[in-house]
Amino acid sequence: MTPEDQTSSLSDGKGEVFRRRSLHEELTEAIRELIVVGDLLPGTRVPEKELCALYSVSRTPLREALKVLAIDGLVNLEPNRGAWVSKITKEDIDDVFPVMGALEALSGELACKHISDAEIGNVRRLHREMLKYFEQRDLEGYFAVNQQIHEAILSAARNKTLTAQYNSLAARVRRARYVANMTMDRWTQATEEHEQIMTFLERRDGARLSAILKKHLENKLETVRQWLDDNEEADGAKAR
Amino acid sequence: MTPEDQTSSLSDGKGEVFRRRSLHEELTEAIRELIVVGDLLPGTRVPEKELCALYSVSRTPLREALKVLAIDGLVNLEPNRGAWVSKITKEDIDDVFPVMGALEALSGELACKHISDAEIGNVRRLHREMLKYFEQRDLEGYFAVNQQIHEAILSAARNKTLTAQYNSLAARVRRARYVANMTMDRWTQATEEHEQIMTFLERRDGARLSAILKKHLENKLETVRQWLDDNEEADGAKAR
DNA sequence: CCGACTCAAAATGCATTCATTATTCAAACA
DNA sequence: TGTTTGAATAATGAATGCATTTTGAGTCGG
Repeated sequence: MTPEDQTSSLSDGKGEVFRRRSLHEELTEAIRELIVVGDLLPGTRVPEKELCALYSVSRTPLREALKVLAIDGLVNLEPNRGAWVSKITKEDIDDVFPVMGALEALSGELACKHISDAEIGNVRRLHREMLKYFEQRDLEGYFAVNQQIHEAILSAARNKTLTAQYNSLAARVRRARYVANMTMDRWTQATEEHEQIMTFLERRDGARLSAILKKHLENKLETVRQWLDDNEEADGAKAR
Repeated sequence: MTPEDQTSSLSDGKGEVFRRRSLHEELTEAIRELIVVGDLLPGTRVPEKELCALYSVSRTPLREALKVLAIDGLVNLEPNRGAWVSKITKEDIDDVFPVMGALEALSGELACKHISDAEIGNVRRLHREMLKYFEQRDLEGYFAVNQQIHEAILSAARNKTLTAQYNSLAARVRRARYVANMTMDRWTQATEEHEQIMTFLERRDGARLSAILKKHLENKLETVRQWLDDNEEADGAKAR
C-alpha cells in the first residue's frame, strides 16, 4: 500500500462522511440530537432497524451508541426488550437539575480562578449578542447564544472531567428546556440573572457567580416543572 | 416455555428489580474492577483478545463494555488503535476530585432532607464498625466500610441521577485511593472528619455536612497528590 | 551504520450471521 | 364472551467473518 493513499477514505462509494471520528461516535451524537430535539418521542421505542437504514450502518455501531446514550439517561436499555427513549417526568427533572446546578456552580467557581481577560471579553460579547436576541424576542437565537455563554464559562473552568459530566447532563436539560417554553416574565428574569452572571464573572467573584448560576438553574427548573404540571397528558406509556 | 411465567406484573414497578444482567453489563463491572484494583496497569493497552479468552466471550460485548468504561474515564479509546488503561496523572485527579467534591456536597445536602431515622441508625452502625477497623489498623476493612457509609448517604439523597454521576466518578477516585496509601496522620484526620460527618448527619445539618464532606475529599486529594509527587517514575508509557 | 521503504502479520471497526428471547395473534377452553 | 394457551413471527444479544488500518520486521539504498 502506498503511503499517500492514507487520506483516500473520505469519499467512499457510499457517500458516507469521513471516518475521522469513528462511526459509533457520530451515531451517538446524531441520535442524541434526534432525542433532544424531539424527533424521537419520549416513552417510545428506539427504532433500531429504521435508524440502521437511515444512517446506512449495521446494528453493531448503533448498539454501541445506544449504550452511551443510556449512560446519559436519554434512553433506557431493557435486556432482551430493546432501547426506549426515556420520558421527561417530574421525578426525572427534579433529579437532574440539582446535579446540574452543582456542576454549574463548580464551573463558575473554577472559571473565576482561571479565566483570562480575553475570555471574559468573549463572554461579554456573547452576552451583548444575547441581549439583542432578547430585545428582538428571538427565542431560538437567545437559546443558542445562551448555551454558548455557559459553555464558555465551562471551558474557562479548565476541567475536563467537569466538562464531560456537564455535557452528559446537558442533553437532558436541553431536552427539557426544548419542550417547555418560557413565559415572558421568566425570560425577563433569566436575562436579569445573566446580567448578574456577567457582573460576577468580570469581578472574578467565584462565590457569588457560583450562587447565581445555581439559582439561575433552579429558576429554569421551575419553568420546566410548571410546564409538566400543565401537560400531564404526555404521560401514558410505560416508563420503564 | 413455562406458562406460569407470563404473570410478569411482579416486576412492573419502577423500583430496581433484578433485571437480568446482560453480558456487557457484567463485563463492564468485571473490567472496571480489574482496572480499579490495578490488575490492568495504567498506561497499558487493554488486552482485548486475552479478556475475551478470560471471560469466554466474543469481542462484541467486550467492546460495548469498553465504550462504557471510556465514559467513566477508566480507559481511552483511540480510533483504530484500541483501548488503553488511562493513567493516573496529577492533572487527572486534580480534575476528578473537585467534581466528586461537588457531588458529595450535594449528596450530603439532599441526604439531610430525606434521610430516615432508621437510615441514620444504619450509618451510625457502619460508623462504629469503621472505628473498630481504624483501631485495629485494618486499612482494607476500613476502606470497605468507609465506602458503604458514603454510599448510604448517597442513597439517602434519593437522587438517581446523582447516584449515577457519583458512581461514574467513584471508580477513578477509588483507583487513586487504592494506589496511594495514607499516612497515619491522614488516617487519623480522616477518621476525625468522619466523626463530624456523623454528627452533622444526625443533626440533619445539610450545610455543614455538605461542607465537611467536601473538605474530607479535598484532604483525600492531598493524600493522592502527595503520593504522585513521590512516585513520578510511574509515568513512562503513552498517556493517550 | 543508519534511515526509509516494503511487505507481512496482527489488530481494529464494522457487517453479517446465528441462537435465544420476546411479542403477536389465532385457536381452545371455561 | 373473555381469558388463556401455544405456535409463528419479529427482535434482541452475542459470535463470527471480512475489509481496512496499524504495527513491526526485514531489506534496500545512501
